[in-house]
Amino acid sequence: MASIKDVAAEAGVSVATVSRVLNGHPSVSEDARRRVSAAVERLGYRPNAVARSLRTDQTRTLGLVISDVMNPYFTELARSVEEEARALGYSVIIGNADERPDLQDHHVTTLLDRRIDGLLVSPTDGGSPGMLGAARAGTPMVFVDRWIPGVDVPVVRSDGRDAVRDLVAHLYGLGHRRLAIIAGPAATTTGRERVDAFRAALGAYGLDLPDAYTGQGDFQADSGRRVTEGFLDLAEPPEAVFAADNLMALGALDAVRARGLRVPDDIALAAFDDIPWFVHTDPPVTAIAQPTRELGRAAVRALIDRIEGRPGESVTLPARLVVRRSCGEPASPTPPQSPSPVRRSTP
Amino acid sequence: MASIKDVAAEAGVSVATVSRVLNGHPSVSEDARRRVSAAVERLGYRPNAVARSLRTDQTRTLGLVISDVMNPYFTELARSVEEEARALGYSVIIGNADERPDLQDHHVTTLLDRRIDGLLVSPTDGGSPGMLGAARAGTPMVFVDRWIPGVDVPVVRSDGRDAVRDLVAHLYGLGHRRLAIIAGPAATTTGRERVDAFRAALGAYGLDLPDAYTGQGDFQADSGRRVTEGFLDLAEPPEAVFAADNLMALGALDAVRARGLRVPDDIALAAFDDIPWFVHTDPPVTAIAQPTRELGRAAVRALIDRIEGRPGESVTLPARLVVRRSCGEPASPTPPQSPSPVRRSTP
DNA sequence: CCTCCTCGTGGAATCGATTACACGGAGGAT
DNA sequence: ATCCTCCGTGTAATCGATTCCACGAGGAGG
Repeated sequence: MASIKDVAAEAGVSVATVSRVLNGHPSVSEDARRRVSAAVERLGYRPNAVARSLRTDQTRTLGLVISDVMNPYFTELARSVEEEARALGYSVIIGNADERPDLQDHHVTTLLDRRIDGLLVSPTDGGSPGMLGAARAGTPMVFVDRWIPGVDVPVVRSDGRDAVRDLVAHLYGLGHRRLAIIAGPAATTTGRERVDAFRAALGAYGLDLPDAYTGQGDFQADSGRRVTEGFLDLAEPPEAVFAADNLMALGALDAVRARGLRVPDDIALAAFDDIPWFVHTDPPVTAIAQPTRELGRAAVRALIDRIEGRPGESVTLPARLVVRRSCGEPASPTPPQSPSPVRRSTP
Repeated sequence: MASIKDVAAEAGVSVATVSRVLNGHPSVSEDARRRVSAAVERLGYRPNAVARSLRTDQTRTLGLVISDVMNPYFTELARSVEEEARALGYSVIIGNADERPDLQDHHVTTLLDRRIDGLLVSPTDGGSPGMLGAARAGTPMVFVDRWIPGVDVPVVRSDGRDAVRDLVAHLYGLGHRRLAIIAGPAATTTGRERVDAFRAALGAYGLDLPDAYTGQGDFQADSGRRVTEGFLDLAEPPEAVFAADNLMALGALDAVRARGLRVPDDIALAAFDDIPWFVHTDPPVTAIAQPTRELGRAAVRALIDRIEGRPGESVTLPARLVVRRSCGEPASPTPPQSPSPVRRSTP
């Protein structure tokens, strides 16, 4: 592969001049510029990004450590992150932690070894040693979706409190009183917050959330299945189940179906995180949608702000309820009987 | 960040010795080894992968350029590729081409600039200039899923011919005679092959595939919707539609539903590529499943073979039909009336 | 005509690793 | 005792870029 020396020789100038042409430095004669461009063209020369990075101490690369790529929510997040980064002249290396702290740490260290300019993380747990170390060492970093309290890093996320309230209103309006939740891991902020928001909303309706109706999941389909089976085995099963992410909702759907029961007739189901497939499931699933693209974009911008020495601010965007059919008959044209307004969308 | 020099100073040895310890070189005294290890520990030193790559001319990184990350098939492929690569000591950088040749080229050049050791591609089109250039320049490369005829690069893919034959047998057995296909882009091998296989299988039953029943899609949901609408507008619409990928099947499902029609009562539907969601759609979709994990693994192994100077062989794995309910009532316990055996799976 | 700037250019140091080569000392063979 | 080997170690070149500094030419101003 041709190097800058070859180009210099071919153009009859020094490597310094070639470098200046490549980087658009002003003080190069028109003549030299043309000769270098021609040589670059002839040799099909492309600068070696590795060498450049070593010298300049920047890779123009961002690391993204994601909890689970197979989760469509994170896939979409990754995609929007890459898009925005590309628009701003950065590449992205994605690491999939698969909800495993050890894998998360593996990716963080690998990324750091590669000297990425900044790190975007949606932490799997309360903070693995490698990640905390990176934050402490001053690596430009931004948390996205999930975060770790007490660590001084900007957070880009969405707030589901209002949407959860809307959901509970919706369920209440449909006559459901025994409401259960499949929670995410307590080690994650999203895991805790969604339970808190749900319990608070329930409280507003004079309902409470017994332990028996709080199932512990891990954001994976299997756990949703397991927890739902537990709910169905109860002497008094819940009338509605709220899954704290889309994969666990899928597992819940399976469990209900495996018993020969129907959603929503036998049990209502709703999920956090809306995904394209929820329109096509049987029945279409009522879900809380995050502004995923905007989240990805905002996270990249915050991170690049940090990298370039600007403050880099935290962003919180509202999520919203998307009503479909999995909680009961869609609201008829007559005024809804739910106490608070609920936004609807067509399936 | 501490460099090898700092470690050398801290341990009271030369950088050469530190490097030797780091790389497990045999001729280092036990004493020196201990001192270096201690210094590494104290300083929290991690070797700079950028500098190492520059010197050794290898990055231990693979590039993966994928047609569309939002397609669950490719997400799973990417995941298995990363897993296998990690097991073999490599990292993976994923580029999402979004079915756009220009984006594909962008990623190929970026990856090459980064001096990745090898490239895994599922080409979007007949061969963008950058990609062909890379192949010609001798970059270790392997095609996965899709490939470009005439380019001398190993291909790891799955063969759907038998499965398509099984599918046609299944449809025929269910009484369907007017069969249509939503094809993928003719520029892709998978786009062409699936149509060919379908037409050949139809021929075996004395059926043919009129132009009106061959819709041109682009592997995206929207095109599936559009083509299906065209089918439904026909004076004599098809009785069954075979979508050449899962996203277009989704679009087809939408289009059918938007007309107030039902699958499979009004029209049967099947898809190439099976994904977890097909179990949960309304109705569960009959699909042709590829051994995606094995494909990813085989592709990585073939690529690393190439990188390390071994031949790197092409691999073709069979796909198989997974029957669900979208083509008609599931086969009753009575012997199936289809002429050839069809493997079934529980939904 | 001399001095001083400006501008374009090249030489060489540098980033952080790896590794060929040289060197000194210990130990074995003669 | 002498010579040869082998072993552990250090010095320095190298990878391919960027960039500081110096230098010469040419123009402007006195």
